[in-house]
Amino acid sequence: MVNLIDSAKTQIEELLKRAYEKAAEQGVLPAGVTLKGTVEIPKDTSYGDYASSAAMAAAREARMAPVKIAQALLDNVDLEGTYFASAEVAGAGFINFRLGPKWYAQVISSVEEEGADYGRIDVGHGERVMVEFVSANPTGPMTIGNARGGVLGDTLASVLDRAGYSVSREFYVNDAGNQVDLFGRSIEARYLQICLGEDAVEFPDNGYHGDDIKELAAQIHAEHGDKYVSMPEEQRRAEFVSWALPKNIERMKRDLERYGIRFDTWFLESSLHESGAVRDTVDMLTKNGLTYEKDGAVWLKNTLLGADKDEVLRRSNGFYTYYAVDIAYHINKFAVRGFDRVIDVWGADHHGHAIRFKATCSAPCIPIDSDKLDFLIMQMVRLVRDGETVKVSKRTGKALTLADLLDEISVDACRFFFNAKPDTHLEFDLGLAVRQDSDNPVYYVQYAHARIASLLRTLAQEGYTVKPASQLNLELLTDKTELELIKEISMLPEEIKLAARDYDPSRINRYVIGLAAKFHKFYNACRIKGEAPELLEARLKLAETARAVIENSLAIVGVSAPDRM
RNA sequence: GCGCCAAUAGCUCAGUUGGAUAGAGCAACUGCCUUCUAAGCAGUAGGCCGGGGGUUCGAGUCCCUCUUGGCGUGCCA
Repeated sequence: MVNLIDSAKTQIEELLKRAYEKAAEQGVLPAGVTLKGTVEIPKDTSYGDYASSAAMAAAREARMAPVKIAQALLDNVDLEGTYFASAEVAGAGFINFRLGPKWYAQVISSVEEEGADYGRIDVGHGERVMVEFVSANPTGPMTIGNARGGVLGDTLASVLDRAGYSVSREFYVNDAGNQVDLFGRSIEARYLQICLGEDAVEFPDNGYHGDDIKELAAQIHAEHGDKYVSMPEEQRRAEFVSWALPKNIERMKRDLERYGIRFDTWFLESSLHESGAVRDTVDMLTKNGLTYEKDGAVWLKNTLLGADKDEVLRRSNGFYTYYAVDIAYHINKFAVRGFDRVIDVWGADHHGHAIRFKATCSAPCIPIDSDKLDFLIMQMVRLVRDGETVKVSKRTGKALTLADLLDEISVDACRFFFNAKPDTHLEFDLGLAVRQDSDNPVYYVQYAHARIASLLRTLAQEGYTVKPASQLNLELLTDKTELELIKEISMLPEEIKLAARDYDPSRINRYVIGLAAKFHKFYNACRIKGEAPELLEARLKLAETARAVIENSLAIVGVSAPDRM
């Protein structure tokens, strides 16, 4: 639970605060100025390990040149007993601090103490968070379109878990409504085509053209023959749906499991209809004067709540719209099940809905704190093959399924690849994907892990095992690459903090690539085998520490950490 | 029309919530394995950060505007 980055930063802030007070007492600096400015990690390490901009930020208020303020502060800073070995004034008034051996040794010790929990922090304080993601229509198999949301949602949930939230993963199953009705009609049409011939039955407008529908129909026919031809169509469709839907849901579960994703809850939309929650929600909105009737439909006065348009809640045919159901569903998440925070992971094609829906949730009569409802909107994945965009549509049946994708690419590569920054478009080159071997950065990271594992095996044969930090002289680790590696190791808790704050799990990808790079540099610069025992053991410890943190980080992304490659 | 997201090296993308000389990977070129995994490392080359204004000690980052691209604006979900 130790964030050594935060510790170092607050230490600097306190050091400077005390220094300012001392300087003010001496009359070197004007009294009564509160230090602002930030402590940062400079990009260029020649500027030290941490830099404070406090002197520049105080320049205006103190009516002094930044460099002079910085110098006055530095003159009064006492580094005795701190993490820092030295400090200096540089540039326009930065105060740069350099870490000392004590800090580096402590990083290694804390990884050892915390083990698999290293990186775990507590910014969440056990707050109950639901991450709802994928939630693909069960009318067909999961597609590549779901691949990105699956990884982002799952990884975000992992990040939040490590940030101290109590996380629940949820899949919302649209097992009611229009799409399902259409699903039933599509199977029915394919079934009747088998029984009566292709031309005897017209395929419904907007029906699902995929082969999976044909397969379902063929299965029904194989098992039951023409039995359903004479059945009333309403009953026939109902039977087809209640047979096929669970089948599809099981298939999605299998595909997701293979993808390394397991949900805590599969929430059925139909349960909201059966319990009367949807009807009650619309009635409640009506009682509160938020609805009106037009053309036989019930509308929500969403413009009144700040949205750009009103929404239909109940269609003129008596069916509730997804919008009404969504309100009931989110009331269920917050008020019924008591989640403190809800994050919906949606594709960019739903961002308009997200904005309007948030406006709806701000209605006083709806028991939802709309500030606690967040959306992770991810931009679309553009599929490219031979330099051309591939059109994907479930309806027309041209979709490439998740299962197909995983047949071609390893789960590791797939998960790593799709864990990209949510708000940028992702280009997925199918041709490239097939031959994504060593080009994929995931292998760069895994290679580092395997390399260390191999190193540990080799040295174990010579009788060297990894000792506890307390028995080692870690201050022997003074090479630049060693110190850089340790600094990178220390960053994991900070990365988790930022990834959780920004809902950006892709930070972990970038972090672990950086960590692997720092290890490879160290490995090339410093030998371990054959060195004097004391140095050898310190370096071995460092390598093992790096390995553990790589493993930790990859676990967040759901990627394996192989011992051999 | 209005709304959301984006635009950074030839390509794919970073840029730590405004900091010092804008960074990686791929592709190109040059080196490094009789010693711990070369799926690696070191180096060279590659940039009006889409254009134009503004805010301040300081802008790739914040504000305005324009251009380009993606998505949305259904009694579909």
